[in-house]
This record gives sequence, structure tokens and C-alpha cells, in this order.
Amino acid sequence: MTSPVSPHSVPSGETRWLDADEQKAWRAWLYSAQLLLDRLDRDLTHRTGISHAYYEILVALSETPERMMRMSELADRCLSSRSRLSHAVSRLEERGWVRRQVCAEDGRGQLAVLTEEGFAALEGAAPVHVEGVRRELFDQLTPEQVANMRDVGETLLRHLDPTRAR
Amino acid sequence: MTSPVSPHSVPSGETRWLDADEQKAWRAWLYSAQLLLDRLDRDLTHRTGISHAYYEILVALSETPERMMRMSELADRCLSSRSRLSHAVSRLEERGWVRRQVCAEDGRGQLAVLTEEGFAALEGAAPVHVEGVRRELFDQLTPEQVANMRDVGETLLRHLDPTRAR
DNA sequence: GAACCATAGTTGAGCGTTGAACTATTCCGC
DNA sequence: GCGGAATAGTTCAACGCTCAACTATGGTTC
Repeated sequence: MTSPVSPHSVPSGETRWLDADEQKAWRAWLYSAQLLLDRLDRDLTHRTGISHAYYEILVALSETPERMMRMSELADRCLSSRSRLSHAVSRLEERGWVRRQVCAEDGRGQLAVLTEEGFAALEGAAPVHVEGVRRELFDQLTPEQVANMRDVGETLLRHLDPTRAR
Repeated sequence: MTSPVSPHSVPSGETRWLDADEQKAWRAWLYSAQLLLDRLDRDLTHRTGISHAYYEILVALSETPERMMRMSELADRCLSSRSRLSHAVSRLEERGWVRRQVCAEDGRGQLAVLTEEGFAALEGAAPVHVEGVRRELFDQLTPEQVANMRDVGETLLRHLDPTRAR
């Protein structure tokens, strides 16, 4: 925008506005991120009936030995609030892809368990998802750009969520 | 996930699965993008009452000479569907920040017009938004990383939306 | 072992998004 | 200038997310 004079609710001190180059970098990142997330989600949803959010839940469960996980751990893995995950698991339960099971060690806890039907649904969706990521992302970038993308992503991750950074 | 054998709904030919390095690059990008978008949106919403989506609408309007824009053009600029934008503008109208005005040249068209109150709200939110972007993004990266981020973003943009690429 | 606090998860209301159906206007070919 | 297609925008219902309130269990202290 056209550098407005800051009135109230200003964050302590003078605002460090973005210069023209920073604006361009920010816009390029923002638009590409929004468009890519949106396209992958739409593509997956329309071709498999599974949104990217649901897909992430199924993947997380499928990667554990017993194909089950505590609700809170699953929420963490999926960058989801507990409420959101609880709603999502309820909907996946209606589809017969996940079921809930009380946790033996902790009476407060619930386990989300991937059913055979859920695993089959995931098997159907996985190629569609992976091809999407390849087509829209990896096929567009040189190996060097991929390395740079990963470097930037990991750097940001260390700041945004140190527990998830490698 | 653990490379499932692809069953049905396979996208023509053998699936080009991601190798370990590609997985890591993809996850780093995905998590950092989701966390960054989420954090900026929450921060802005809680500190100013303006979501990032609303903010983008206000910014777009403020950047035109007359502070008004056709609904469809505004939707394009904000990566929004027309339906979504129509709902959003209705809600901004209720806040008194935007008003609708029929378009003189095209009887089908509507103009979204930024009000003085809307501009004032934007002036209040802008420093909060910019400081967020700086703190969570630019302050974390070296100039070289920023250049790489921009390069990757612009490359993806040329593929995802050539009209928006530079 | 009672009182208290923390943790795990769910629920419900309100808001926002989606996609399809709809209305109204303009454009195009004749 | 009429009929049909295209375009601009809105509306509605279904779905999903958010936040706060809530239930239930576990842990801690005396």
C-alpha cells in the first residue's frame, strides 16, 4: 500500500516498512504459497473426494506401526487445533475411515485408528497427491531451486516451530 | 507415507514417488508456509480485528487512485472466488469500511469503494501487518535467502498464474 | 483421601468458504 | 432489433474452522 502514516495500535517504535524489493519478494512468496496450496487441495479434493487436511490425517496414521495415534499427537503432526482435529476425526469416522478407541494408559485419552477402508482410501489418493506435488512444484524448479526452497523452509521452521525443525 | 501400491484413480502411468530428499524439501515448504500464513493471520486478527483476507481487500482498494475497484478485478487481485469476495464485501459493508456502487459503464458491474472509515482501519492495521512480515519472515533470513525465496516464488508463479508473474 | 489444578478431548455457536443455481445485463450474429 | 450466448455478481445450503465453555480423568499437596 501507499505507506500510510501510522496512527494507533502501532507496534512500539517506528514501523519498519518494506522497500520495493521486499514487497516483491513478499508478494511472490505469498501468492505462490496461496496458489500452490489452493491448487493442490482442489485437485486432490475433486479427483479423490479427500481434502488435503483429511489426507494429512490419514498419512500420519498410516505412518505409525499400529496405524493409530493419540488425538493430541495427531493434532500436532497435522498443525491442527485439537478442536479442529476432533471435528475432522468425527467426519472421517462417518466415512468409516477412522475409528476412536479409548487409550489404555490414560483414561482421558483417545486413539484415532485408521481402518482398512481408510487405508484403501489413502492408497487411492496418494498417487494423485504425489503427482500434484511433482507437477506443480518439483517439475517447475531446478535442483538448485529445490535446495534453496528447502533451506528457506527449514530456516523459517526453526523460528516458527523449533520442535519440528531438523 | 510408506509408498503404497497404487490401486485405482491413478494418474496415467507409474507414479513418480518422492524420494527422501524431496519429501524433506516438500515438508519444509509445506509446514513453513502453513505456519507462517497462520501466524500472520492470527497476529493481525487478534491485534486489529482484521483478518489477512480482509486486509488484502482493503489494501487493494487503497492502492487505486479513486479507492474503488470492480468486484471481479478485486476478486482476482485477492486470489478470491467471486462468491467469497461478494460475501466478504458484504461483511465489510456492515462494518462501514466499504460500500457498493453500481458501475456506470457496465450495468452488470458493481464497484467496491473504500470509505474513510475503511481507510482509517487500514492505517491502523498496516504497521501491525508489516511488522509481522518483517519479524516472522525477513528478520529470519539472510539477503541471499530472501533473493532465493523470491526467485522460487516467481518461478512457481509463472507456472501457477502467468498473468501475475513478473 | 479431599481439594485443587492441569491435561485430554468434545461440543456448540458463529463466522467464513465452497460450488452450484440464480438474476440481470451486455455482447454477438444475423 | 431479436435470440442466444457470455459475463457480472449474488444467494443459498452444506461444510469446515475458531474460540470458548464444558466434561472427565489424572497428578499433586497437605
